[in-house]
Amino acid sequence: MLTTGKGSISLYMQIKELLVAKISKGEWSPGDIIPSEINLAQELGVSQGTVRKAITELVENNVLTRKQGRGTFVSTHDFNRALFHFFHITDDSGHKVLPDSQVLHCRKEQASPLEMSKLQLAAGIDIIRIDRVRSIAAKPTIIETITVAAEPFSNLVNGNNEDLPNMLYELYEKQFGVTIHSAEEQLRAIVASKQDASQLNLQPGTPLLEIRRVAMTLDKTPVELRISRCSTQNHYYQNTIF
Amino acid sequence: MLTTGKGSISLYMQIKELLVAKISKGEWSPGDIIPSEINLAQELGVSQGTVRKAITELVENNVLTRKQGRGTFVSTHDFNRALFHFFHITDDSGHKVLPDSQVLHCRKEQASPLEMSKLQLAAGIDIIRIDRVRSIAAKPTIIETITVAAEPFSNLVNGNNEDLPNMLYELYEKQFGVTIHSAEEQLRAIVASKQDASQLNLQPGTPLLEIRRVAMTLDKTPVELRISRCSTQNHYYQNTIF
DNA sequence: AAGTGGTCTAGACCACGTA
DNA sequence: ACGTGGTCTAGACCACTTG
Repeated sequence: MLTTGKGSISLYMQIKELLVAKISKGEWSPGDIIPSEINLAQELGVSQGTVRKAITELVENNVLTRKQGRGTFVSTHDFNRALFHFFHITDDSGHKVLPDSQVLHCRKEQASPLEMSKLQLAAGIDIIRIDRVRSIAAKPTIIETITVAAEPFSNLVNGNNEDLPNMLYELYEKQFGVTIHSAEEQLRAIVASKQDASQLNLQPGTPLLEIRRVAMTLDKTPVELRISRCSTQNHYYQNTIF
Repeated sequence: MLTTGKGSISLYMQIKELLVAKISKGEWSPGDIIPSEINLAQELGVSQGTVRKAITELVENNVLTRKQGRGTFVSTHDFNRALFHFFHITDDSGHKVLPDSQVLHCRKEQASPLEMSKLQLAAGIDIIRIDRVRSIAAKPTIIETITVAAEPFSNLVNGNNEDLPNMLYELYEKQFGVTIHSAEEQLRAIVASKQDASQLNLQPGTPLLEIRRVAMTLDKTPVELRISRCSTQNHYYQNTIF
C-alpha cells in the first residue's frame, strides 16, 4: 500500500494521491463525508499528524472542506465557489454579482476545430453548444458560447431551454457526476460583432473583453469550453495577484 | 509577548503577525536569513512545531522562502516572481516571455484624480509618471503608464531614461526599500488612441486590453498604479483558476 | 457524552548544504 | 561534522457539533 524508505516519496504525498484517486474514481462524491483523520490513520498505519498534513494540503487546494466538530467533506461546486473563484466580473464600484442567464440556443452540433482542440475531442465526436446572454442588474452584459462533449451531457438538449440553470457547474456535478475543479482563462480585446452588439445594446465595433475558459476536472480532463464576450462599459474583470 | 488561554488567538497566528511585523518594519529585509525554527522556538518559548506552522503559512503566502539545509529567508522580488506571479501576457502558443522596455518619458508631475484615488494620495502630493513601450520578440506589444508617489521615489527622474531597469519592482526593493507583495488588476477592453496605435503599429480604433494594476506592500499600502494597454493580436492575458 | 477537527508539545530520524 | 529544514510519531488538551 504505502511505501517507505529511501527514494520513495513522502507518506503524506502518497496519502494525498490516494485520497485524490478515491475522489477521481467516484468512490467519494462531492458533499460526502470522508473517514475521520484518526480512522484514516489507523487504516493506513500512520499517525494522525501525517494524515492531517495530507488533508491540509487538499483543503488548501479546494478539494476537501473541513468543518470543525463535524468532519471532512469532499468539496462541492456551490454558490460561493462559483462567485469567489470562478467569476471575475465586477461592476465599476468593485462589487461582484452573479448575473442572470437567458438561454438563446442549446443544440447538439458538430465540433469546430477550436472546440476539438480545446476539449481534446476525437474527430467525429458531437458537442452540445449553448448560447446565452447574461445580465447584471437587468442589463445585458455578457454573451456566452458554451461547449461540452455530447457524451455524457446529451441530456442538456432535452426539455425547455428555460430549465437550464444559471450555474452550470453545479448541474454538471449533480446531474452528470462531473466536478469542475480548475480552469484556464485566456483574455483578449475584440470587436463586437453585429449580433453581439445588438444583444448587448451596443454599437457594432465597440470593444469587448473576450474570455476563453477551459474548465477541467481534478485529473485535468478538459470538460467545458466557454467563450464569453463582456461589455466593459460599466464592468471590469478583477484579478488579485499574490 | 505571546498570550495564551481562552479568547486569545492561536500561538502560531501571533507568531505569524510577529514575523510579518519584523518584515514590515524593515527589521528583516528581502534576502535576509531569519533565525532557525529551533532558535525562534526557544526565544518565543514555544515548540518548533508551532513556529514551523507559522512559517509554513508565510511561505505559502510568498512572504518567506525556505531552503533546505540552509535556512529560511525573506522573499525577494526576483525574476521568477515577476514572471510567474506578476506577468500574465503570453504569446498565442501560451509561452510567457518577459518583454523588453523602452522608456518614453519619466517626469515629476501633478497627480490626476485617478492616481490620487488609487494611490491614496493627499491633495497636492506630486507623483512620478513613467511612460514606456514594452516589446515581445522585438514587436511593440504593450504601452504602460506607471505612477508612483514622488516620495520616496523622486530619484527615478534623475539620470538617463535608459538607466531605468526592465523590472521595476526589483528596483523599488533594492533602491527604495519598498517591497511589492500583492496587486489588484482590473481589465477592460478599450479602443487604441492615435498615439497608442502608432506606438504599437496598429490602426487607430483597434481594440486593446487595458490592465489597471495597483501594486501594494505586505501591509496593503498602495505603491504603484500601472495602466497597461496591450495588443492582443498575437498575445493574450492568461489566468488560472483553482 | 462522544466524536470531530484545531492547536500544541517533545522528540526522533532523514535529506540537504556548508564548512 | 554540524546545522538547517522536511517528515513522522505519540499523545495531550481545546473548541465545536451532534445525539
